[in-house]
Amino acid sequence: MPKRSRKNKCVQLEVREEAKQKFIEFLVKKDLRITNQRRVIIDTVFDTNEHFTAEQLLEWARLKDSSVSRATVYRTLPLLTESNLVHEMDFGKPYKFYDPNYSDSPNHNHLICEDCEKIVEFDSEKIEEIEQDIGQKLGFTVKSQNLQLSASCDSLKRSGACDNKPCS
Amino acid sequence: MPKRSRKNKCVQLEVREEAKQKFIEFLVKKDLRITNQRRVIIDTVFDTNEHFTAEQLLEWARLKDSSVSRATVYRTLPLLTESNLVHEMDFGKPYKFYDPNYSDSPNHNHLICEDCEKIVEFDSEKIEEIEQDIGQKLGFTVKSQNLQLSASCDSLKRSGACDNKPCS
DNA sequence: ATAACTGCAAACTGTTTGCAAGCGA
DNA sequence: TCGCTTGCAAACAGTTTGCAGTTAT
Repeated sequence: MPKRSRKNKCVQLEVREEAKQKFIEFLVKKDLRITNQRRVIIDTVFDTNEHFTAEQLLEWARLKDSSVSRATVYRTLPLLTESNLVHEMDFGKPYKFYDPNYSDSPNHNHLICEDCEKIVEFDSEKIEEIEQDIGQKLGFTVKSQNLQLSASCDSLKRSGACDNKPCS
Repeated sequence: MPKRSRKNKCVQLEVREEAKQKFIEFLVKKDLRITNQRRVIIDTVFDTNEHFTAEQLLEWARLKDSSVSRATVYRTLPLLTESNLVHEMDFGKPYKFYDPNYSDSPNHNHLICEDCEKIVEFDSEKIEEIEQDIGQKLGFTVKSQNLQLSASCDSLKRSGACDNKPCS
């Protein structure tokens, strides 16, 4: 369905520009300054669909402005997650992953392909129900949920090639 | 329900002894040696219900045998997870948690209390349904699921004290 | 005997931080 | 100007590893 695909891309572009704007407002509200380095980092974060690590973000940002330092990247990431525009994730690797699609759909979860390590996002309303159920039973107020599925790729098994692409 | 509780404890004790035995068989099968330090670590791991960190395991093991070193603990943990008797978990903290109840119920999930860091286990059949659903939709065969809930403690809010105990 | 195992301490990796200089509001 | 921000490098925390001596089989 190529039509839907194009529409999604268009919607995503809007969402991204909106996210940049929201983050700038977030900085202003907190009396923080919009420096050039921060602008470059923001552009880098919201111009990609992909999940990234701190090191990848540094590398990408430096392509746009080589003066961006590791320290600034590490100091900006907590601001991005605090603003709820980016989501921090742990997949059991020694470094963290960051998800720039978070404000688009804050309740999405992730499936990791064991074959190609691709991360695929999905939504399920049922999870939210379960979440509240469990919390009530155990005496907690659930703040956030995180469902990670590890899976093997059906197309790999059939055709010998793993053709999954996240968000495309 | 005290009866059920006592029965559970009894069952758990059996499971634990069985787990120790299984791990020893695992070592033998891999031509690895059953040293005194490993024995102490195994006893420590399977004599607790609690989820622990590497550092906690070291501390507890040293109470039984002060010669156990940090290096040996860190070298034994991968063996324990490889044997599928212990489950490694990531809660977004800078250190990993280990779950000695894994072989007992490999499909349980976890809720972590933001207030006291207690980890509570729970089971939900509904998750397995969702899991298969999602997998089919995306073209994957789901191998394992991992649902983590972050929550705040209701009893803390009410009484000012957090009295949750996992598995008790 | 001999290969696996140990403790120690140094190394490693991802992340954080103190500092003096720089720059946005 | 004021004080938030920056890059740098050193510090930090959890984990891993090289080594020389030890121990299970």
